[in-house]
Amino acid sequence: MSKFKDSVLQIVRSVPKGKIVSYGQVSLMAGIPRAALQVGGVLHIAGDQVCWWRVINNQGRISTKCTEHFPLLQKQLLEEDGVKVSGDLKIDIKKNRWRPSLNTLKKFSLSDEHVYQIQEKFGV
DNA sequence: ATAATGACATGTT
DNA sequence: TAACATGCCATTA
Repeated sequence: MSKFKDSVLQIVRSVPKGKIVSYGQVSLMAGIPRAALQVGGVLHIAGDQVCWWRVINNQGRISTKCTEHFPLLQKQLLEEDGVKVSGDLKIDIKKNRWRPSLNTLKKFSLSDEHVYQIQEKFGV
């Protein structure tokens, strides 16, 4: 288990029901700003250990092509969470994105610089 | 050690 | 809007 993987799992697990995050956001919160692609990889492996469906790409679209966790399933799970998903699998990420509080961020042992970046991009 | 591989992000066309 | 081109980096072969 790499530290990166652990962080990703911890972060995804803390995304509240009804909210979503982008791969890039998780990556930044994990302390490695540009490892969005790897976040997907971790989720692919982790599977049902976490709420993988609460992670989508930064354009509000579903990215998975996996046969185990296919787009339609993700849409269904999101709607169970209370998140609207349009017919063409688009989501209003602006309205639904999880904006972690400063206090929450402290739990992820991030550098001050990263905390600042997160606040800048996804700030409350 | 080196190279290929992505459930991505962002800027240009 | 959509298609392309680059940048990126943990994993795996």
